[in-house]
Amino acid sequence: MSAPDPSARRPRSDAARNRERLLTAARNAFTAADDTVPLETIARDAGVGIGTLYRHFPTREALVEAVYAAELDAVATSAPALLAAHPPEVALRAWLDRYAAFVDTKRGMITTLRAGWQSGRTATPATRERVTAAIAAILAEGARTGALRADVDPEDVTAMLLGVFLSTTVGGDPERTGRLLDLVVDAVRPR
Amino acid sequence: MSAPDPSARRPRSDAARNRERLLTAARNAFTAADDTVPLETIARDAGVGIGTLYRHFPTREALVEAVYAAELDAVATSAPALLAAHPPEVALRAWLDRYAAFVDTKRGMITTLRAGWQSGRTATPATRERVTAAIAAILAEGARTGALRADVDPEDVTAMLLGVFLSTTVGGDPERTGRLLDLVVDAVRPR
DNA sequence: CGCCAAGACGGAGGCTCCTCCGTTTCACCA
DNA sequence: TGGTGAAACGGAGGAGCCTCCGTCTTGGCG
Repeated sequence: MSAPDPSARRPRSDAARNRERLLTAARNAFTAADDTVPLETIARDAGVGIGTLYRHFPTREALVEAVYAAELDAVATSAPALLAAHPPEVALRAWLDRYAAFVDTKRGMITTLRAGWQSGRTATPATRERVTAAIAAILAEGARTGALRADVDPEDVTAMLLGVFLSTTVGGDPERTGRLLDLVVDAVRPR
Repeated sequence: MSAPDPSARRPRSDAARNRERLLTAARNAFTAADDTVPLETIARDAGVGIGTLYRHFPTREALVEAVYAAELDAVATSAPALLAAHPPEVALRAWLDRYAAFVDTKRGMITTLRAGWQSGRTATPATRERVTAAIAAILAEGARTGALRADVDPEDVTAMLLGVFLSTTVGGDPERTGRLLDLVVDAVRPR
């Protein structure tokens, strides 16, 4: 899964340092203001050139994703615990709520991620794979117990979630988000 | 619905003419190439200044929407005919396919429309309202006959569709689109 | 027919994005 | 320890977006 490639060259120390600086500066910038801060500002705050920023993070989305990777990872890996504590269909809904809550606290992030997907320029990044893996785990358990359909592709669920969050986080209607997540669960329950 | 405001001033002739020119130029540009053509190019082709383009169509999405309004309207208004010919749940699926087919032929457009709908920045409501109205009609008939759930907000379905198209038109996987539309139908059928 | 105000025109300018490439630095090896 | 080339650095520059405002056109009225 995260097996380190032994043949990979260790990154140069200055590269690693600058990468950290950029992440820190970006985190501050995104926290303080919107995520619309000019990238050049972030680069300057980090004490590097704009070219360096772009080499480390080819797109704005890549930077945003890296900034929130740790947090999002925590959400994704919470699935097993939920599965252990609840039946699959309940765990699914709980996990969706948890995911929604995370997304809700990162509105700025969503604005940017949206832009990335629209242009389709960055094909499904690492983050999305983590999310899909979490969903896959829940679906598999649900299929085993018969609580969830066995014929649903986890990627398809991820795609639906994308739409749910993209449609709702802007208007900011929590009720609608809840209803849509209910619909998603309904769609993956056997009939 | 489309009641013309009688107090509205008739637009100046040059304004009307330029608006038409812009639409024509935009249609040509979008047909020939992607919808990423610079707006300045469209303005030049239309023989007007960039300022004029922006006055008529404040955002790129507004322009794209105007270009395809007629076609999309035809899709939206096809719902009653489908309802007359099929039971509601079949009509819904058929209409979704029709909608998907339209979207598929306008990939360039979708890239931009997504941006507009999602960002909610312009709230370009006209098109979306038409779509929602079509869905509402189908849902209402389905609720009457009991073939579809009565407790689903048409807006919610629109939101899900948005996600479906958003996630699939980029990758370009027709199979997935079909599966997702199936899921949407499943979600709105009574259990 | 000539005047005039409402409103349309258009393009320069400020801003950000992202690329490109000459220069500089690091890490490994002899 | 010194040499070397792979890799990183940085910022100038080209391109598109959108705004702003001075100029020009239109069409109604006297």
